[in-house]
Amino acid sequence: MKPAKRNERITRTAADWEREALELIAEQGIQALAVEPLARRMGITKGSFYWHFPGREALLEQALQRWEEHDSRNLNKALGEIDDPRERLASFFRRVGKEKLTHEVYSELCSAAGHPQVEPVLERVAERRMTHLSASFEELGMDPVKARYRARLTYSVYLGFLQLQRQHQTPNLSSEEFDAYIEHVIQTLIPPSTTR
Amino acid sequence: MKPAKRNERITRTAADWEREALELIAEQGIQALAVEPLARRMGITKGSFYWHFPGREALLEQALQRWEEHDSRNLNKALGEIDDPRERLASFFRRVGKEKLTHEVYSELCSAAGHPQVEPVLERVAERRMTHLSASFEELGMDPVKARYRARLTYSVYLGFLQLQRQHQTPNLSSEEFDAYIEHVIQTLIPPSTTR
DNA sequence: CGATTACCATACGCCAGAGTATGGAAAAGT
DNA sequence: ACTTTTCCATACTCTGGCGTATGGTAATCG
Repeated sequence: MKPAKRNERITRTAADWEREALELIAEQGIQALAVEPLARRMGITKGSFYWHFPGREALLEQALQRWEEHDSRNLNKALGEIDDPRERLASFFRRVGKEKLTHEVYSELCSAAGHPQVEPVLERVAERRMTHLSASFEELGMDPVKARYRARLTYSVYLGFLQLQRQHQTPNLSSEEFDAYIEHVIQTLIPPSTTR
Repeated sequence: MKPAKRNERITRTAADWEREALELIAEQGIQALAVEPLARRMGITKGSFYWHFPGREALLEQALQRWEEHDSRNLNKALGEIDDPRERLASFFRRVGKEKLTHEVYSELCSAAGHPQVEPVLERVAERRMTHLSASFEELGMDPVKARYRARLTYSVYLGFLQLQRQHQTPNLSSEEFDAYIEHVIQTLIPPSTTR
């Protein structure tokens, strides 16, 4: 009986490092992503790290790529699941509470705009999401230009919400006041059935 | 003729350090605010700095306080100048292009939410501004609760705009497309004369 | 005019994290 | 069984910024 798979190794893979890196980013931001602290946190030494990665930059690069792909899949899934564009837009806001880690990472990445490795990721992600929003608004009968504006506006609201959240100036995510606020946002940004 | 004022000293004051600190923050963010680099930038050594300040923390504290006071005055001035609440709200967005340095500092501070010294400043500033917005919406006939929600929403848009700006995903501030977008934002967020 | 004060330069010690070098142990190949 | 790989620990060096200590110089005071 030869175990084709390697026996239970208590050994870390590059992917492990990337995942832990993302968790650390979610918790403490990107400037806290340092090799030695991360290693300590994993109960290991940096000797391991430099075997898997050439350096800190590479880790960040890989972690960001991993995150972006994950986020991209999430978006497409959400796109396919809901047919009614109005409902799809509404879900855009309601989902903020879900996908905790992904949103936290994104929030921290936003704080690091200007970082050369983060910048392009942020641009692509925002572009994808806004295109998604824009398409939904068009489905609701808006002309393309207006839909594009409204998408940018809507996405700004989302970004601003993340910011207020970081400042602890947002009502508790599972309170009724939060729900009331979300309702207000939806009614303000999403046009009623009569497209006028 | 004894010059009552001290002769032209080429000497720096604490205020000079604070101003330079704010400029550096505006350009490179708060994590770039380090004593030695700042001194180099001022063509001087840190020997001077530690004469005026006990340490880096104190400089940041003073600089933040200076900025907050300046911002507070700005707000009240804008509040007093315009009578029509609708026009006042509209100016809120149009002013983003003006007061360059102040906005850039704020933008960077937002990136540093979570920093113990920055956090309380951000909270106070946001609170002040949102109260301001809320009052304007009430003047337009909204009930207090709705006005408060709309104020938060409006402020989120502002914050999101700053974020998109940092990501270079906003149309050029002095282009016609920018004006068109601002117009869209205003029309979406500011209710028409009939308050319904 | 000598002494004091205000302001700054120079030269230190300290610490944290990046990256390197090397050795060691367990697993896998042969 | 013995050699190679794989993975990690340990022990360096190096860099950059913080804070301190001390001394110097020009202005101002008495």
